[in-house]
Amino acid sequence: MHYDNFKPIFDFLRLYKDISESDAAIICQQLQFRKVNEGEVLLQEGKPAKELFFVCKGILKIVSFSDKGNPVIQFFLKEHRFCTILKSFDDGIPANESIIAACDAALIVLSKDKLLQLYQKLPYFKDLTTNIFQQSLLEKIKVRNSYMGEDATTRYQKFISQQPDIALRVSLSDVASYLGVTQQSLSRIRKNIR
Amino acid sequence: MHYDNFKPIFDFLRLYKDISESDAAIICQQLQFRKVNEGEVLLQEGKPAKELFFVCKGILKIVSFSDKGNPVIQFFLKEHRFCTILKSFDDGIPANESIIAACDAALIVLSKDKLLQLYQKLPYFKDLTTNIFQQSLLEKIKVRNSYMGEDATTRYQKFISQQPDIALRVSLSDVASYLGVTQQSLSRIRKNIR
DNA sequence: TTTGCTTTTTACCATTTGGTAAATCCCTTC
DNA sequence: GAAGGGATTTACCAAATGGTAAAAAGCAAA
Repeated sequence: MHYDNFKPIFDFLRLYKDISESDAAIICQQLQFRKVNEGEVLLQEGKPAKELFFVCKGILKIVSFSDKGNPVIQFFLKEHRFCTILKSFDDGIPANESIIAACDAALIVLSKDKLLQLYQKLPYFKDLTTNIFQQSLLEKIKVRNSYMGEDATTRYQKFISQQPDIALRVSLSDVASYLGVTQQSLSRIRKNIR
Repeated sequence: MHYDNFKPIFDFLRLYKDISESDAAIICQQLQFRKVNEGEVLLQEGKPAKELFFVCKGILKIVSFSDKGNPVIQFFLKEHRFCTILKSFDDGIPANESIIAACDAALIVLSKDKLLQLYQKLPYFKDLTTNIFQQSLLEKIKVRNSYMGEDATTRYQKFISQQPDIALRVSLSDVASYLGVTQQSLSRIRKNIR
C-alpha cells in the first residue's frame, strides 16, 4: 500500500470531515494511483463514467463538442479536485463529455463499485462526497457565470487572475476553447495586454 | 390549509419519491403560498437567503452584476423548479445574486427554519432535496456550457428551442442579458431570423 | 382617445472577433 | 546541430457585435 501516494486525498477530505486512521485504512484499500500523459483520454464521450478521479498533480479537462464539431473545454480540474461526469457516474448513462489530461498528471482513481462499497462501510461517506460534489458544482457555475456578458479580453483577464496556475500550464488553444474564442483572437488579446 | 395551492410541489416531489398522505400533511404545515408581481425582489443581493421558493406559476430570474455594473441574468426558473441561492441558503452567508420575478408569479415558500424542521421530522427529506438540488445544478451547467463557443445567433436559437416557454414570457432585455448580448444586438438577430 | 412612459426596433459607425493563410517559434528526435 | 512537426503569432479582410441615439411600437393611466 503506497500510502504516500494517497496522502493528498486525505488532506483534502479532512478539510470537510475528520477521518480516523482506521477509516483511512479502509478507504485506502479502495484507491488506486495512476499517472497519465498529456492528451491521454480518461473517459471517452459516449461511454458511461465508472471512475471518480482525484487530481494529485496536473490538470484534467472536460471536453465536449459544439454543433459545428469544434471541441469545447467546459472545465479544467487541477490539484485537489475531484473529477468525473457526475450524471453519467450516478445514473450509469453515457457521458456527453470526455475527460482528458490537459498536461501530465497524477491521479487517484476510485471506481464506482468501490465507492459504493465505501458508502456501505462508512455511513458518513456518501454525505461527504455529496457535499463536496455540490460545492464543486456551485464553483463551476459561479466561474462560468462570471464570464457571461464580458468580452473576450475581460474573460481572459478574469481567467488568469482567478486561475493563474492553470493559465500557465495548459496550451493556448485549450484556454481559447475554454473561454469561447479562437486561438488567433486569444493570441491577439495576449499581445494587446502586454 | 389551502391544499390546492400546494398540489404542484407534491406532484413534483413524487416524481422523485413516493410521499404518504400523512407525510404530505406534515410538509404542508411548513409551506406558505405567495403571489408576486413582475419586478418584485424576492431576495436582495447582499442578504442571506433564508427561503426556498418553488415556482407554481410564472418565472423567476437570478440576477448579478458584471464588473461594469450591468445586470447579468444567470438563470430563469420556471414552473416546477426550486429556486434559492444555494450557497447562501446552506451556509447563511450573504447572497451574491438577487432573485426577482421576471413576470407575475405564484410561489410556494419554504423557510430555512421550516426546512430544517422537515429534515428532523422526515428522515428521507434531506436526501430528497439534495438530490433535486444536484440535478438542478447539473442542468444549469449543461445549459450554460451548451452556449459556450457559440455566436449570439446560435445561442438565441438554442435558447428558444430549449426553453421556448421562457423565451415567450420574459422581456427582450432579460433574454439579452441572459444570453450575454446587448438588447439591440438581440433585436437585430430576431429580425434576421424571421 | 389622449398622454406619458417603457420597451423594442432601427440606423449608423467604431470596435471586436472570426476565418484563412502564412510566418515564426518551440520542442523533440535524429 | 539539423530536421521535422506541432504550437503560437501575425496579417489581412469579412462578419458580428457594441455603443449611442433616434424612431416606432406597445401599454397603462387619466
